[in-house]
Amino acid sequence: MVGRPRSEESRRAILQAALRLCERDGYPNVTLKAIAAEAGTGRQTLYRWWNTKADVLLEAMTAVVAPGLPPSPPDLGSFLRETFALTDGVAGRVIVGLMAEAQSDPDLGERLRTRLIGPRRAALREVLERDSPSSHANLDLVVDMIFGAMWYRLLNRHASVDAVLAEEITELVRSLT
Amino acid sequence: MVGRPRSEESRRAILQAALRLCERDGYPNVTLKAIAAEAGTGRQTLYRWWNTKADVLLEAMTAVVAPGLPPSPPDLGSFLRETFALTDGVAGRVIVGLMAEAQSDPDLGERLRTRLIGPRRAALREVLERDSPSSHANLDLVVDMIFGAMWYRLLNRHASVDAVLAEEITELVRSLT
DNA sequence: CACTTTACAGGACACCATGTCTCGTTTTAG
DNA sequence: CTAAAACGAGACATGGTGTCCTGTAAAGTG
Repeated sequence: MVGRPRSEESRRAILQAALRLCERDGYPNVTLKAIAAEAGTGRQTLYRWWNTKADVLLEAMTAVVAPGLPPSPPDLGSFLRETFALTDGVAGRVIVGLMAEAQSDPDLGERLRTRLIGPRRAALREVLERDSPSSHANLDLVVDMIFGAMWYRLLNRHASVDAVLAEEITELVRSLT
Repeated sequence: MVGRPRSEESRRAILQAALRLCERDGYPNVTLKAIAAEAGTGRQTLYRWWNTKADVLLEAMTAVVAPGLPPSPPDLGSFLRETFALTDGVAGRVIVGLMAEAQSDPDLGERLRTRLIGPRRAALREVLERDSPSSHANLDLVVDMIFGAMWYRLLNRHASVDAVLAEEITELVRSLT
């Protein structure tokens, strides 16, 4: 291996600049040009390590969201409250933007599923299994309906995703067992 | 009122061309240029009556989806089967594209809610009220979870939206009452 | 029948983000 | 010292957007 090594400083500057711009202008209005300018790097440096702005934000989000998964799952209410709290602020705007962009970029959709959505689904399933082991309900369907309600509200914006929703869902799921 | 009247022929040609291109190239790859070319109209004619391609497709979809609402709601299973069947083919691709684009266009989101999503929500709520009148469950929450699961699957593409899903949801909702 | 008004098809135009390329410079390993 | 790879900076072609202009067509009004 020869040659100049990748600049860790530029990498961090780019990821932070991307998040900062998403917070200020909203995900859809962020451009790769602006990210490079904000981070003080050349545009080629961006294109060398990432392909699209979605790539950059996906990596930035993984760093933000990934540690949010505790090893031993708490009860359903706590899990939902914590997950829903993540959708508040920049993280929510970014992940909604990523999901929207994934509709025109199948590769991004694939990475979104494996890196962000899939792990959360698995975690919720674990919580449900532990919380109601005797239930004969279709767990995958329950997962779809819980996270479905969350995504539906995030995208359609007809209601908020907050602790109230977490509580209502928890009550409804209890009545299933 | 003077002057040449709006050409109904051009209007229909544009809406049909838009749907045809969505079917052939997918919603995200359709451009206003291509719609005008496919319809054989000038681009100014497009911009005179619509602002964006989302506007065109929203009008085209309204014509397709709106008559799908029967006056007297059937049972939950039938309603879900019919609704889910609509998401198959072009209509599904278009409405998913519209929802994705609405994330970067609040005005489009507003029209999407009032013209497509809202009426469907109201219809499902009616079906649920008639189907399980004695239930004390939070009906709006149940609506969110049912259509949430549908949208979640349409957008995240981890499972299909079909008659099987309709059946599973119907069974689960029955166990709530 | 003129005359006015508006829509029409077609095309030219500036604008902006994208993605590729080039330049000269900097930092590593051998 | 030399080769290799990354760096900041910026030029460039491409393609979609939205506006503007041209000449023509279709309606009403006097």
